[in-house]
Amino acid sequence: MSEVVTNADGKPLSKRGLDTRRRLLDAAESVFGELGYHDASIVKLADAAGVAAGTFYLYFDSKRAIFDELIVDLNRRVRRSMKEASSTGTTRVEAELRGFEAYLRFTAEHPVLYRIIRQAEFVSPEMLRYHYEKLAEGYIEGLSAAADAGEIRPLDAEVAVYALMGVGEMLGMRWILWGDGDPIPARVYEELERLLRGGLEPPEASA
Amino acid sequence: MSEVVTNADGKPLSKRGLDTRRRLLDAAESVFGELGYHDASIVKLADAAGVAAGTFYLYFDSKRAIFDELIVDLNRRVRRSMKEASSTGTTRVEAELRGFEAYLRFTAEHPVLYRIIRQAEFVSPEMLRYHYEKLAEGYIEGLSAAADAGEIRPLDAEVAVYALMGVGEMLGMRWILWGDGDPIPARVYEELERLLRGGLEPPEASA
Amino acid sequence: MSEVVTNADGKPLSKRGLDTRRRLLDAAESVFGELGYHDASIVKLADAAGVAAGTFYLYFDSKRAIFDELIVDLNRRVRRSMKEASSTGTTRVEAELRGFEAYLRFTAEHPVLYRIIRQAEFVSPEMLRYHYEKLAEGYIEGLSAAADAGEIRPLDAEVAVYALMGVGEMLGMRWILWGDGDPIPARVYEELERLLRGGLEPPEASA
Amino acid sequence: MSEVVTNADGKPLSKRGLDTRRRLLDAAESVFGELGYHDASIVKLADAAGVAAGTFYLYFDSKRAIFDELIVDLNRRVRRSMKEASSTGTTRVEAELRGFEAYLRFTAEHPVLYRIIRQAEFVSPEMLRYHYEKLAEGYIEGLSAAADAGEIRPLDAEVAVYALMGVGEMLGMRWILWGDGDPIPARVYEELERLLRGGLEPPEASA
DNA sequence: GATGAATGAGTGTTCATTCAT
DNA sequence: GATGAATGAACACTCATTCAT
Repeated sequence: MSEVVTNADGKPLSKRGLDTRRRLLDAAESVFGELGYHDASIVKLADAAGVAAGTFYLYFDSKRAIFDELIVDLNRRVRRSMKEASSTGTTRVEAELRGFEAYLRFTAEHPVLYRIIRQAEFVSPEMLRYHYEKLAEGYIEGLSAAADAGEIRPLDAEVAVYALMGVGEMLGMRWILWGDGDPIPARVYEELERLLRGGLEPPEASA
Repeated sequence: MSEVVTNADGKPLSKRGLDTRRRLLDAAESVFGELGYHDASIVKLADAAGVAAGTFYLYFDSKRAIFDELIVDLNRRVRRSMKEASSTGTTRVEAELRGFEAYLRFTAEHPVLYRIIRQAEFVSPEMLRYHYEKLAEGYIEGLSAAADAGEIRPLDAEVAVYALMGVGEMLGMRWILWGDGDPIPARVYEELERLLRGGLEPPEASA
Repeated sequence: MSEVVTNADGKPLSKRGLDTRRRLLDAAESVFGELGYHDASIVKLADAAGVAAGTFYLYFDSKRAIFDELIVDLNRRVRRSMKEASSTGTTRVEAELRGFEAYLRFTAEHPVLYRIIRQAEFVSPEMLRYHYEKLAEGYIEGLSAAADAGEIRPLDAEVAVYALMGVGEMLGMRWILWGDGDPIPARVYEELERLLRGGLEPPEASA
Repeated sequence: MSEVVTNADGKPLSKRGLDTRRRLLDAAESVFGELGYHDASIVKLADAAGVAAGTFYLYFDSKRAIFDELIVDLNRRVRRSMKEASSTGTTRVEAELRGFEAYLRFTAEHPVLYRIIRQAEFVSPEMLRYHYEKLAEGYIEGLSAAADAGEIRPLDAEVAVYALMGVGEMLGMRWILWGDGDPIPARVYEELERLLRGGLEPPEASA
């Protein structure tokens, strides 16, 4: 189950090395998040991780490599968050809503995810795609299952999922990134719930 | 009505100058769109416009300045497209749907809008905000009016609008940018319509 | 007696042209004086003279050319000032002292002379030399005559003159350029007079 | 006593770094001296020091910074020379004359000092002032002490010192910079001594 | 493993000069 | 005579990456 983490040469890492690598990734999260990919220099990354510039290259092949790795890392973490939240839902629809909330919460706590993923467009387009496809995967399964069970209306799950992710992104940008640290106002969640329920509920819900 | 277009010193432009300026903006659209802000050098921009590097600075103060200008320009054009499309709708809801389609069409034809706007996050955050707020403005008015007229359910128009814009963005990314030039499949429009109608239709629609 | 002033092609100038040329030289005095040679662009010179950049080249061959011309111009003017002041002295020694004062006064009113001449070291070394040699000429004559007449002690006039010019330069720098616009304090003139009288008076002055 | 020498980030230097830094300063002396500030590019400086362009910025923040540093360096060295020479004088007046000669000798060997300091007017005016004020300091003390001891006449030491520095500058320019490498002719020293002795000697010298 | 000095290609920007109008 | 748009070479400075210690 557990992946073996290697250094830039493909050799497995010692405990100390693992720690340094983790520190570099954490530094990358904060430095990329604050400055963006282009203004984040290797020296700044290394400084933030408390190592010398040369050390960086013992763990990552290039600036681009740590960027990609960071996306994988954040992607894994956001999906884990969503899965955990999802599992507390009592119905499939509840589960989806919980997952959606978890996504918003995660990005509220890790705005870097928003900020960084946008840059991937030119820095690392495959990773941009990786991120959204990976996110979509779980979602699509969930929505399809819910539809099959008649808990929501029949739908084209892929389209619906990308639409939902778009909603999450934009609300996150508007009320988290532009929100000066304020929590998301209740009216946002309320309107969001109306939109989703209306958009997804099964036709005979009224019956 | 007509704004006076000026050079980098604020002086009004001659016809020749106007032309050069327009060529630079067009070049910026294609070069920024293809390479992104950071890999687009002034020389590449100037080359694409068929002028020398120095000429660039007769029309724009900086690389950043033409980026901002390009966003204003694209933003103006997408809104004009949407307004024109909107005006062909017979009901308010139709008008909104037409506007939405126009947005997708515009970005299909000017993928640079997607690609560039994402970079604004770090290059020019005010312009990122400017773009979405300006887009949202018209939308919010339209949705509010439709709600007041009872054509759609009562809603928090701002939240709904950002949600809709998010949907547009993400579908655009998924089926236009990642679509290798294929047109958006019909199923996308169909699912989209179901989502929107379900999410927005008035409560007595069933009555 | 009167020189014919020509444009950059060597053709004599019309009245209008003469005026433009003069305005450019005056602009050069103030712009070079304020910004120095390197930060003074042709456009700034032309702007200050109220003409277009291209017009500059109708009157001067190059930036360097107007710099040289400006030195000739200032040099002529400072020497005229000194000569006029000199002629009011009743003895040869008085005449020299008056000339010296006129020099300080001129540079107080035209600090550009100081500021510009220093730049000539690399911009136009011949003109640096021209300026000081031309200044020295008159001085040397005066001092030699005074020495021959026994009004001052016998001396190597050239050495003495360069020493005197150095004194003038440095006092000018210290009390005019660094003086925030205050007039030169009396103690400076007093000490200066003691130095000069002591340094130059004839040995048997006491006899 | 010993200052810690730091790189551009303020960190102390290793031995290797110290050496590189020194080589850059030496290169600056010769390149600035030969070409002047404006024609001396960073690449030329770095080439002359035998390092790559980027290396320059490990040691100095900017072109301006190394210019300032060079002035501090030369200023320190010329003052050290003068102090050593001064200490060989048997009387205070002798000491001053020796110091003066040392100054001329130093600039004969380091014409860059003359040439560079002139550029400071626009490149780094504070450093221009720093240089002359620092030079003046020691001089003023020496002259004041000599006057107090009755070895020279009472005087306004500051005025006298700036006058003397001016003499040194101008004679240096005339007979060193314009002298094609010839040593300063004896007549210059002779006349100089007459001027100084006459200008400074105490009133009762005749008694 | 870790360091940090060194590299050198790359980029935004300026500006003296030219020339078509 | 005058204009000012266009040119393109030049330059200060940055930074991902390498490698000797």
